Amino acid sequence: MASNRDKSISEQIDDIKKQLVAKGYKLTQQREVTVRVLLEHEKDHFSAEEVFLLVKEQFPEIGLATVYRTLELLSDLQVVEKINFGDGAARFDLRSTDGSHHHHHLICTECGTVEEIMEDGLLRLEQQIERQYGFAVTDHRLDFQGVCKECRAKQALNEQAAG
Amino acid sequence: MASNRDKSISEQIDDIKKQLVAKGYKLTQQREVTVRVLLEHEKDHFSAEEVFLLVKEQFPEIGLATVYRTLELLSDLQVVEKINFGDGAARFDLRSTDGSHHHHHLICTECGTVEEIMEDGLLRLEQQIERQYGFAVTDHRLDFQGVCKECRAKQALNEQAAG
DNA sequence: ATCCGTGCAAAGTGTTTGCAGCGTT
DNA sequence: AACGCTGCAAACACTTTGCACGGAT
Repeated sequence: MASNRDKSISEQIDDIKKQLVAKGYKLTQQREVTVRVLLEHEKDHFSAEEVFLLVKEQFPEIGLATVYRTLELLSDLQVVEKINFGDGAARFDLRSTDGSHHHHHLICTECGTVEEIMEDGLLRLEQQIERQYGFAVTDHRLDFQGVCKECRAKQALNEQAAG
Repeated sequence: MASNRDKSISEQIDDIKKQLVAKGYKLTQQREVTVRVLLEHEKDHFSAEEVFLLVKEQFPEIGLATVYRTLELLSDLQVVEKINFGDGAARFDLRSTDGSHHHHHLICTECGTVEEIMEDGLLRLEQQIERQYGFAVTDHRLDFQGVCKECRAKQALNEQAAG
């Protein structure tokens, strides 16, 4: 069960290039830098604007539209996942090529941080859904809202001070 | 374990009115019609625009902004849940008052239909997250993407015809 | 008389698109 | 020469906001 995390960034870019070329697309400078930024920030969930700003540091002439187009292209190719946390802007997440990505999110309603947690066994539930509803599950998304450790600590302190 | 589904629409409106009044808000005509539309279409996931059009049938003078404001208000009061399926517009879903809402979604990537399925035991997982990450879960959201029964049937037919 | 809530239109935000120019084949 | 890709700006779609008016307390 080899994961992407084992590969170097340039190896991963190579992989993605192959996917692009296989479908008749080119890995232009702009696209490469965009992919690189995503690879270098695997743990974040950047908006298009955020990706744009980082790409601009390495490639100042790039336009926002190109970043949008690249992200959409990568989305279509299932290289990145487009997620919407409901904060007004779509966010983009690298997907591992082996399809085992499926991380879940802990979204803190106090400070807004989004933490990723690893996959667990939702497989049984997916199989049940397939049996029960005839629905062939290809992907899922599980987000938890709540209050993170740090904010809980702050809250506890405040209550102490107030009480 | 009494659910909202047992109550008549006017009873439910009454409940919501109480919640509004308790927080210093009024249940105006506009708000009532909006709530009524949501109650009458419990199973759908309407966008603000869709709600607006339906409300307009019963209350033609209403403005789109009022519907937005009402939906936001109801969201704040946790009467409705604002969901984003990533299709560009937020969608709104009644929440049951007993807090047992938590339905999940089956989103078909072929035809786009969204089906709701009932709650199941994610409680154990939530408890594990609390232990493991110190994250106090207050809510969650679980969406499955895949192909629904109907589209699978169509696909099967097409393959038969082609093969 | 006050104040919340409303309708309308304007502004705002994130995203997409039309188009002319560029680079690579 | 053809064609995909890009940058720019304009267009777009959804949502929020400013403001003056209206209705209820």
